[in-house]
Amino acid sequence: MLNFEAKARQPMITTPAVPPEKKPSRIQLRNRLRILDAALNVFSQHGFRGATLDQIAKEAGLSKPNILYYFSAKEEIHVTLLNQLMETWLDPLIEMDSNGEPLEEILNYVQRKLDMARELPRESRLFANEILQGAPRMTPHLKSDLLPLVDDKCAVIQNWMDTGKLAPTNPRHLMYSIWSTTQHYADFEAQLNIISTDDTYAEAQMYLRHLFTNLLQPAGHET
Amino acid sequence: MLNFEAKARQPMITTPAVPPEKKPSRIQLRNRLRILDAALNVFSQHGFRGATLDQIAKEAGLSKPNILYYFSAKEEIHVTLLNQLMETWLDPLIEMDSNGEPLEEILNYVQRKLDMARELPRESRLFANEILQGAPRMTPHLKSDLLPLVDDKCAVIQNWMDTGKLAPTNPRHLMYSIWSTTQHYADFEAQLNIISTDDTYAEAQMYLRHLFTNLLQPAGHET
DNA sequence: CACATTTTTTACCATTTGGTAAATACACGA
DNA sequence: TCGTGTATTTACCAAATGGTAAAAAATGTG
Repeated sequence: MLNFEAKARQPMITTPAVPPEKKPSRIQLRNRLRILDAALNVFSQHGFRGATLDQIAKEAGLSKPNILYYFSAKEEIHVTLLNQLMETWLDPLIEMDSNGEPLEEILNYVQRKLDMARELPRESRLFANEILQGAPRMTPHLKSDLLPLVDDKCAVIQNWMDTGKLAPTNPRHLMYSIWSTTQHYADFEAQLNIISTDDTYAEAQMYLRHLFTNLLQPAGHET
Repeated sequence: MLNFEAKARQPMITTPAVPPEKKPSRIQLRNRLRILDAALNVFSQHGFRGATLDQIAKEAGLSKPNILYYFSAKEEIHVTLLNQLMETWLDPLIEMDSNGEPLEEILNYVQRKLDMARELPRESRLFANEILQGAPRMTPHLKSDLLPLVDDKCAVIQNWMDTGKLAPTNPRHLMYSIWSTTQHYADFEAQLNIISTDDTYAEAQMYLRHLFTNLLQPAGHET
């Protein structure tokens, strides 16, 4: 028997009495990675309900029962992916430094979000799918992790505006527009492939920089 | 036997010899509407593969075989919805008038897109789901309808910029950012419900107006 | 009302789907 | 090389799923 994911997330802090989980073998590590990678492909394209274990199994090059040897259920694979996602998804915003130069901090945040869309489009679509479906498995995460982070960073931005370091606007909606414009390049890739011609990401980078600079540059600071 | 949808789309122009389709009865009209409405709920939340006929049937208050009396297959319901969607989806962009006042035309376009997100969130999510899944059933539509329209309107915008009526920027990415920022309020509603507080759409309207005005207002035209 | 047409229900069916049990094959340290 | 735990396969299963056939009910029309 296997299936260490659920227990691996138990709080080790207060209970050293928990039987020491054997560390996973090379095979376990490799196969779990394969499965998660295959599942990311399938879930990000079809959402949870539209994805099938057979599809994931085929993509991972394993049999279906073999997959269920590593993960107790389809849902556990999905949850594992969402957990992993949350760990990286908020990073770009966390890195925003309240002591940095305001406009630069925002523009760098945009840049990091755009980089994530380009480098992790499947993760972006996994997230989009989950939210589209009403965030049934992510609402707790969003409440506990995203909400306080957004509140915090919006306060920082508000402060920058109040002290004249940024042109005043709605910090929350500024954030929404950063999310939407950057994630759009990953989530709507199929559409962009049809209507776009050139190096989309290079152009996007310049355009978004321009867009948010014009919005946020305080009066009299035009370069 | 029923199922007039497929044939109703045949070109009537050149063949008046086609047997005159009986006009649908009140019951047919009502039940087809019920089914499409129920299907819109389900497809927009779960995507094509994640949706089930049983779910649609239940939501429509009809039995599954009864649904298949009006639509020959699950896919036909989906296709019908996508066809209907395309008819309204491009309207806001079509209405953009090359003879109008440039900035106003763009801002009105943004407004219409935002209105659509608020009034037709299910349609927005249906579209998002289809694109997320690689646009398997919409690619032809996008190529034949969206692509030429976008090319056309981008040329108009480019012209406005070239003649100094708008500040120069990338018209295509301008369009992407209009799409993403407005649709975001419908597609990511589940997320916004968690982190948003006030009247989101009223704030969004002001914010987006501000955002795109700052971007596009030609130099020396600040009011 | 009688009859033909339209609509709905009942009873199915084959396939797919998530998941299990148990037997088998494999890896690897003593 | 042996034995023990690990990994994989084979053979299933019950439920769900998309879909069909045909009977029954409802509707409209002369």
